[in-house]
Amino acid sequence: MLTDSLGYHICRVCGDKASGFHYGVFCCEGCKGFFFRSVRANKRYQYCKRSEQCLVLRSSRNGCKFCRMQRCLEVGMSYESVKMGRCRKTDLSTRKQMLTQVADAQDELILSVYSAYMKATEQLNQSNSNDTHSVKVIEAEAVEHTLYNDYLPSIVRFVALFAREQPIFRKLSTDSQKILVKSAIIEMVLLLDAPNFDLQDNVIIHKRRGFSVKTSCAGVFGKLLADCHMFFQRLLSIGLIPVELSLLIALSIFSSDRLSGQASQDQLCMNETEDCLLMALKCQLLMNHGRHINILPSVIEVLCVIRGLTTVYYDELMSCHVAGQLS
Amino acid sequence: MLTDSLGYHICRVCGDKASGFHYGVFCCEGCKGFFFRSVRANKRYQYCKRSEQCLVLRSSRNGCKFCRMQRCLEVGMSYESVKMGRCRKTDLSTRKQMLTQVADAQDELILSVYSAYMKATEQLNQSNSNDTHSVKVIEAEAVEHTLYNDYLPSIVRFVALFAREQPIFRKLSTDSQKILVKSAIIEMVLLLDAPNFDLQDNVIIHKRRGFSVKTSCAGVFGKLLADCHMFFQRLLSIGLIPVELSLLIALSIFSSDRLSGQASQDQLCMNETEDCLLMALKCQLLMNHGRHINILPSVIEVLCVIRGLTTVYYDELMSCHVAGQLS
DNA sequence: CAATCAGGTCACAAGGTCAG
DNA sequence: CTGACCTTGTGACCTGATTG
Ligand SMILES: [Zn+2]
Ligand SMILES: [Zn+2]
Ligand SMILES: [Zn+2]
Ligand SMILES: [Zn+2]
Repeated sequence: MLTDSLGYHICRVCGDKASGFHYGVFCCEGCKGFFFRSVRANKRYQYCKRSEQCLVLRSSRNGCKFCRMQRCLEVGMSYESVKMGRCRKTDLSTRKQMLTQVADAQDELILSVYSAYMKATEQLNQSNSNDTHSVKVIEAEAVEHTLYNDYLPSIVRFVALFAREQPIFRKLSTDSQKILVKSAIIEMVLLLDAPNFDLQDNVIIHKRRGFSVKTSCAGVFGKLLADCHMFFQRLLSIGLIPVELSLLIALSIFSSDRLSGQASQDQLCMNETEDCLLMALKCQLLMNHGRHINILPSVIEVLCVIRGLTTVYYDELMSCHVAGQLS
Repeated sequence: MLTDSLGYHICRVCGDKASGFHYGVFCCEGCKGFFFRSVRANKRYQYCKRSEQCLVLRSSRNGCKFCRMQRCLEVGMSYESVKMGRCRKTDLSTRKQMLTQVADAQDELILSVYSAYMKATEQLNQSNSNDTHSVKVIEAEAVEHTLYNDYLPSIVRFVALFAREQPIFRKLSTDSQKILVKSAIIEMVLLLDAPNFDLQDNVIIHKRRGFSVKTSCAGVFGKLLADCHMFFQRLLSIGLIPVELSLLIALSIFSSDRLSGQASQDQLCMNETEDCLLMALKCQLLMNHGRHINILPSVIEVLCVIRGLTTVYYDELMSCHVAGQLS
């Protein structure tokens, strides 16, 4: 059943509390009304200011009619599916108020994380496309140069930009901030570039940047990527959508256990943030992957795997990486 | 509910009649439009001539965009926190006209009282800082000298300056004016210096002027301050903001019952002023302390307590005080 | 019956309008 | 630029039809 942690149905369109099964999906009164009005008036919402990428959440659902309608159709609302059978509610007597304050705060968090992800991704794509024209370099030395002077710094910039967009991150001490950014480099490579790395005949190719790494001779990085090939397949098979990936990235960066030497205030702060992020991710996964209810464990497993890989390769990678390049 | 005495919602930003719940707070059409335009145009109001302290009232709200925007944000207006559709429970059927004339007059009164308070406070702080360097005097006689020749006269100057700034006060007979100023001395000590008096080991210390008074031997004043320690705590716990304190001070000074022997014209005039001040204070308390609706009774109680203390100590204090120092 | 949902209702808010 | 007024929705409740 598509229920949130409190046991209530949530709207597949916006994540608000669902009032029942309307036009073929569980949704809230708002989305029900919106869909009904749109269909009846035969509305065509043609324009979206943000390239049809708006997140549709309780607090943002009225921001873009186009994306709201798109989302309605995506999750399967249809005027014809009205005749489909009714749905019995399992739970009926307990009619508690859902904590809208919590919901609002969660919306805010998701929106903030997602917009930071979009911003940082845009910047990253620019540096990707800048390098697209460069010839493929196979020689070990040139590859190392590309890796340590182009590729990894661009990842670090991504992490730094993404993190700094989160108010909670800016509240941490400078030391804590640096630790979190540096520690997340490997995990970002794995999460961000899973679709871009390809393995062919023991050579790992980055499709968009046009560099290749021989698994046998490219040092730490070659070993790491060789290890990860299976991981990439698994991650991609989950089929996370951008919002979910952005939350996963945030969870990976904002890790309280990396601040064990820092102020306990920072640790507590991160701990709380982790909790909120996990709740938000859970809620999003429920909304977006109703059919496969067991998706959260897979995502948690992904987190564990990349943490493990970081533990194994971090020190070795850092010793190669010029520390001064960290901004 | 944030309603004024007539049962209407008031604008949390400027105190005008609120037209509804906009961008997360009850506010008027003007503030709604102002906030909307500011956010949409991404305006940054950088400069305020009056050190960012402007009172934002119906009649003054267009005087300083910076402070109006600041106030909007202070009371929690947010472009993201829009909540559409019908409200869950609210019912306000009684809809009458609010008397804008009354509102205008009230604004004028508040602005006048507040600016007089700021002016008089500034003068008082100067005399405070002049004395800060002086050594602490513990001997009873020297304390008495400080009290009666420095401290109380500065309070009298405060009251006189504050009162003379009010047009209504200048219309009173000279006798009435003198009575009001003299009668308010004790109340001013209590209202103005509540944050400055500290009790330690039966010694009362004035933090900013640097004199101390032994509760056991400093005559009337010592007894008075010893009595007031609890009162100070209570007053401070209410957390009045400067505008509110200025209105409370005005209410304390402009008391019609002190003019019982004077011209009935003066009495009527003060009576009306008291009414207006009380309405204005009530309105301000509603605007500024929405969460604690029971704040007005506490403030009224404060007024009663200081009147009571004046009754008890006034004659005794006056017999010590050299009458000639009254200007 | 009670439970459920399509469709209606209408108080209410966002954002536009335009004289002042 | 301001704000009273207006237009265009929005969504918490209602209503009545349908189902077991
Ligand atoms: Zn919804
Ligand atoms: Zn959109
Ligand atoms: Zn206002
Ligand atoms: Zn100002």
